[in-house]
Amino acid sequence: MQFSKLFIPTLKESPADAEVISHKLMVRAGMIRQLASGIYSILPLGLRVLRKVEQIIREEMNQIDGQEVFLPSIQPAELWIESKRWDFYGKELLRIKDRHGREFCYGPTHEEVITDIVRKEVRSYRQLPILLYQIQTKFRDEVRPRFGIMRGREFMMKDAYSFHADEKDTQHTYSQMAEAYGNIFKRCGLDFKQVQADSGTIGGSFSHEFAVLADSGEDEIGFCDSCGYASNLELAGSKPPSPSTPPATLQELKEVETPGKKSVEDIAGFLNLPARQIVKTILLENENGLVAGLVRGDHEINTIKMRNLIGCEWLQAAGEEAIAKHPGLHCGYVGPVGLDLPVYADNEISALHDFVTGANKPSAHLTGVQVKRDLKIKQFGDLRTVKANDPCPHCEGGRYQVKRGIEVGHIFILGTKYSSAMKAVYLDQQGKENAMVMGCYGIGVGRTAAAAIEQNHDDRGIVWPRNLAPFQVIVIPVNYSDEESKAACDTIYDRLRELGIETLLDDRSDRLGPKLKDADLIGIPLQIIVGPKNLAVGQVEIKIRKTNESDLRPYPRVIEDIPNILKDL
RNA sequence: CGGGACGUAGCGCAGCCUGGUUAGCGUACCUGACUGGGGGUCAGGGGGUCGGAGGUUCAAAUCCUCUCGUCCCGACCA
Repeated sequence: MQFSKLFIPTLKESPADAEVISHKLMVRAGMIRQLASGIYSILPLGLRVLRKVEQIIREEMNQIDGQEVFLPSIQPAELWIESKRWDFYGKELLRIKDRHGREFCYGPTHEEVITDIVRKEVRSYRQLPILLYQIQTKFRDEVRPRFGIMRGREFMMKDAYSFHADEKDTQHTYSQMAEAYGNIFKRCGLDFKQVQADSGTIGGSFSHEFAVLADSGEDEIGFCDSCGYASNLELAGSKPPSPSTPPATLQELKEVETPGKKSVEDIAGFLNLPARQIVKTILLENENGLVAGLVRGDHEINTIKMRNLIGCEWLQAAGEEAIAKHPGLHCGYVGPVGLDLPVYADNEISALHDFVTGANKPSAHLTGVQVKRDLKIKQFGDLRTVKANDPCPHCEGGRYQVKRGIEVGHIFILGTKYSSAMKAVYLDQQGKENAMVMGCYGIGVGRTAAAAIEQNHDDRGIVWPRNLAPFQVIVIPVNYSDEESKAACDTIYDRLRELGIETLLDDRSDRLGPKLKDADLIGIPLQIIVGPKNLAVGQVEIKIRKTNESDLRPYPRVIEDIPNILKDL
């Protein structure tokens, strides 16, 4: 393409409303423009990059026998009512009505639609498994969209769904999918980790997330520096405590006055004890009412782990209202002794002796508390969020590291959640009817491109990984009105295109400076700079965007070397 | 949903507190000339319902009320 004919509105300055680097650079490089909060237009240069990501995804999906489909973005409410998600999905689901007043939603995901298709067409185990995918625009009415295309409301997503006769076959596809995802993100030039994850509102039993490591990421990833275990921090397992030997004599339960000492820090300071000798009692609320969670004072409770332990639908910090309704709860002085609520305790609590808790009366705490003697624990479990340097639960001596990550892909084994609700069944060899077992697998296309920028940029702009670059080569004449320069540029440009290399020719009448700035900004991996002085001695300059290294090569011989130079980038 | 900030030319901003010529700066844009190896120089030029509505006032970008939009922090969330 000739630069003068391409719509690439680059900007010198960053837009005022952009915060993260990928957002700033995508706007500056003329890839995207905002239309409304979380809604973006994709401009030619941006689309070229998204298409690259899509193509890589298609190739890897087809490789594992995925078949591409294209499903409607507007979906009737009935399907969502059937899966129970019309209510459950909440405000994030954009609901719309047609002229007859019939209810629809703009699809945030497509489990319902795909399950509806498959249940209508598939009858026999002989037709299974089946793996379908699409690349399509989704809409989720996020509370707070942010970071440009990284967390938009409308966004491009690859979603795949698989249907199986049994769990084992599902797992087979799941691991193939995990491998395909690995290939995709590798080909996109990303530094990522496959981590264990919670399955959230999608439901299901088993799930991994593909996280691109970057400081701007919204997820926290815990991974072991020794055995390679990696998990979203919301799920990362902690090592159970080694059994502790109790002191020879256990303290008696004793009430102490602690007026105004509500936080762990206050009490630790007041009683001159380490925070680990204090037990926090956290009040939470689920569909069945209030529950209490116990963690050590130096730990943080993890509501996702606790929700999974209890096996409830949802779990969140108890509201003031719910607390007020329950007599005997005093904020800052709540404790498990004699507490008339289901109490769940973190494993670490079992190793404690002589600890401190709230006394369930204003301005008082209890010391000398013992688990066995004083507490009624409904269930012990892993309830705390791990921290950097905590021991790894899966190996000896390994320690957790914690880094931030961008979730670019997520794979789930759904089980029969949707197939049961929507009666997607097949007949097995015995002629018996069974619910199909499902998996679902998503990749944020735009988010992947944005993540690539987060990991590949410098102070001059984007440094595209070769496979995502909108063009591989940009030919930059110092002065395109110089006839010999023009002739050389045109020759290089034509020949590279014959070689199948996507090439951009900067035929604009600007001086060299702005052209170089733009080339750096939009991140084309290889720049060929053609000027009269070098050309007079039969040379052109080859410059690598990433390293900023340049050297002079003989013209026109260099043209035939370009494919090899590109291979090494 | 709670807290905070902002809205003035395509983009980035000043002016507002303390109301008063024709609303300004940088950049981008148009014309011409020069220039030609990292956003060049000179000259001339076009572009604004000061987010919107209402109010106060002789007079509102500026003060007041409402409203819409956008961003940030938190909660929430693939």
